[in-house]
Amino acid sequence: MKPKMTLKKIASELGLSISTVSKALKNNKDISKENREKVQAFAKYYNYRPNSVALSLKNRKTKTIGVIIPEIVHHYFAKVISGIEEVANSKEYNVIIGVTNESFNKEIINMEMLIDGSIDGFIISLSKETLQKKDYKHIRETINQNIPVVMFDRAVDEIPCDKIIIDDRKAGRMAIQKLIDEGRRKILLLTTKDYLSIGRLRTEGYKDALAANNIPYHEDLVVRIGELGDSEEDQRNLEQRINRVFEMHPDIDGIFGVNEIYAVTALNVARLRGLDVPEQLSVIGFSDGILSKYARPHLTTVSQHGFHMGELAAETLIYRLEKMDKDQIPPYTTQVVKTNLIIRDSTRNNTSIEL
Amino acid sequence: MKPKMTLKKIASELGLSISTVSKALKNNKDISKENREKVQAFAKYYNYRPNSVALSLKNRKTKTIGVIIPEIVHHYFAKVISGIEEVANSKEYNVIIGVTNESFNKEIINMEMLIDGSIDGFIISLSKETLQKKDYKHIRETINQNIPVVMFDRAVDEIPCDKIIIDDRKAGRMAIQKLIDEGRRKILLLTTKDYLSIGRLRTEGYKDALAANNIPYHEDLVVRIGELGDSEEDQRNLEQRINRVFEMHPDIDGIFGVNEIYAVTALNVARLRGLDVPEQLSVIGFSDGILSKYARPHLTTVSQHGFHMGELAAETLIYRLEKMDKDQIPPYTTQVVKTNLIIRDSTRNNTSIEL
DNA sequence: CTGAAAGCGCTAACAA
DNA sequence: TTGTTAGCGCTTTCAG
Repeated sequence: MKPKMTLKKIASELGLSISTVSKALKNNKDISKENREKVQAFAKYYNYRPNSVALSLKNRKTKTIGVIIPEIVHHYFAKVISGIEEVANSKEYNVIIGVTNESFNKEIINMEMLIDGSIDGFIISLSKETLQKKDYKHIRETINQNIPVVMFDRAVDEIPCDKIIIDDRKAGRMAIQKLIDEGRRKILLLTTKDYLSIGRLRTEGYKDALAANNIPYHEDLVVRIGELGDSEEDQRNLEQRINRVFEMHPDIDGIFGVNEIYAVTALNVARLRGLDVPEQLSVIGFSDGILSKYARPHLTTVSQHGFHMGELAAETLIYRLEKMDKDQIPPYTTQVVKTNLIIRDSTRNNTSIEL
Repeated sequence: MKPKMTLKKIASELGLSISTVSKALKNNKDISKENREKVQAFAKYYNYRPNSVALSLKNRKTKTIGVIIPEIVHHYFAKVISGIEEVANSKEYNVIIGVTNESFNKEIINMEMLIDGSIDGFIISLSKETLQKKDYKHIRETINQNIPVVMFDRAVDEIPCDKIIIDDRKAGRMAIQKLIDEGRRKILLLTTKDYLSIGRLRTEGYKDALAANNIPYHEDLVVRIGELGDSEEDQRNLEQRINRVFEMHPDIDGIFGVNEIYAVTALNVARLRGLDVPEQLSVIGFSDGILSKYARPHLTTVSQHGFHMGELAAETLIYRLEKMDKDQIPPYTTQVVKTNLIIRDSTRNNTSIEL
């Protein structure tokens, strides 16, 4: 077992002082060429690597980013993390992940655990519970402590900080417009409870599109679905609920689900009822997850570009961090990522529409 | 903006020495009750949190775990991370993630980036490329530097360390046995190239089961699939390949896919060919991913228990870490996680079999 | 050209 | 009961 090399050991081994060694390793011209070479060779041979903890302490920055997300077993969030990782890695940053499981308390605990100097900044998507409570003290305090926060996807207006979002309302509107363009008139919306802004905004988009096309809005055709667990039971409940809507309104000819699960479930229910998709019924989902690709027929979706959002979030945070190093404070930005419709087989025609 | 509190500031603010403050915060009886209370109140008020970097430097341990995985946008790995997170969090450890994208070089870079004192130990699932090259120098060196490594899922015999695996061979055998028990005789195996031990072992299990039931082995019925990208094209190629096997062998009555994608793809191909699943054909997949649940019919699978494997990996690593703290070195263990068959609708009967 | 010293924030042994 | 000191590993200023 090789013991860990340190400047001190190299110094004593070579009969030099620590500072000489430190400089030699940096190839500082102050040091004689001879000594530089000797030290560098020695260091290389023993595989010396400066201790990052010591560096962090000295530099008062850790070069690590804390990422707080509601869920990790979730295609979208996994994609986002991927994007963050990629950018972070390329800039020599590490990424620490904290998972909140949609819980307000876990969000706080996770953040507090990292706010002790472990990280330089946060990238966060707020938990559902936090959004419900509308309690953002912990975020505000973090920012007050001079730790920058970048919000993505689930961002809130109340907090001034960098944000990476998509235009959910517009995305919803365009999805519905697509259905209308296909001739659909009785469109079922499967959405979340309203405290989730993404659900609320996509619902707004739904209304917008109907209004723009003079199609009356029916409260009956909007199903607001609550927490959906992993259980078979929750799943079956959802199916039944959709089934009931179909019984009341057998002439539904379009479905928009604000996430993949809703859309795929509806797709399956419809087909079990003997409906031909996309002949009698078109279905559009949200998210670029894997379910859509493997569903039969393949599901047309509004893509979310999770990977790109992750990249942007990381770039934005690191940009701010590096500016702060030079005592500059860039203004906060809100970046809206374009969504687009990925046309697959659950809708009729074949063009990809830029939203 | 509140400036960060430190012992030093508290000390000078309160006219005490740093060490007095430090002890007072620990409620050390050495310090007068009066001062203890004063200090604690002050610290609480200013939300003092000891700087973790300084602590890490002092204690020569970071209480963070490095997790190196091939992919994060992958249900199984996401589950594993979840499990790791859960255990790590409960023991006050942080988790740093490094993604290799199945690349040998990225694996090395990722590990080197963390081996500089950033983490206390690794949990790793080797990249495909590493497995192909059979080059484990970096792992060996890590262990030699006294940084413990726990391998999961993709472990190799060549390296002595803690391992969390499943008995892939047995799992494969039992899946096939299930098909045979249903009366299936002509069973298609969709597996990976042999350098991936999981594919190879599951293939062995396939052969085992055939042999045990005196069913002749046909090389034709074993399809070894190479790298499968995210692209539509790769996907279509796979479909075509499966289709071709069906053309040669229209009487296939069972399919076992060593992962979810293979199985779901085969299921879809079979149904498009007009085969009734599970009447004419049974399909079993591997993995407890989300595709299986939403496939129609719902796919029977061998569950992998990713979450539990993550928990075990984290527990095992932390256990060793804490022992090492007391200068003890526990023997290496290999823990085999039981798999079980989750019977859904792509096979005939209805019992859950313990493997 | 080289090295001593201070300091990043904290703990702990020891002195007062 | 409190404070001084040394040290974790490193960088950097400044004196030699």
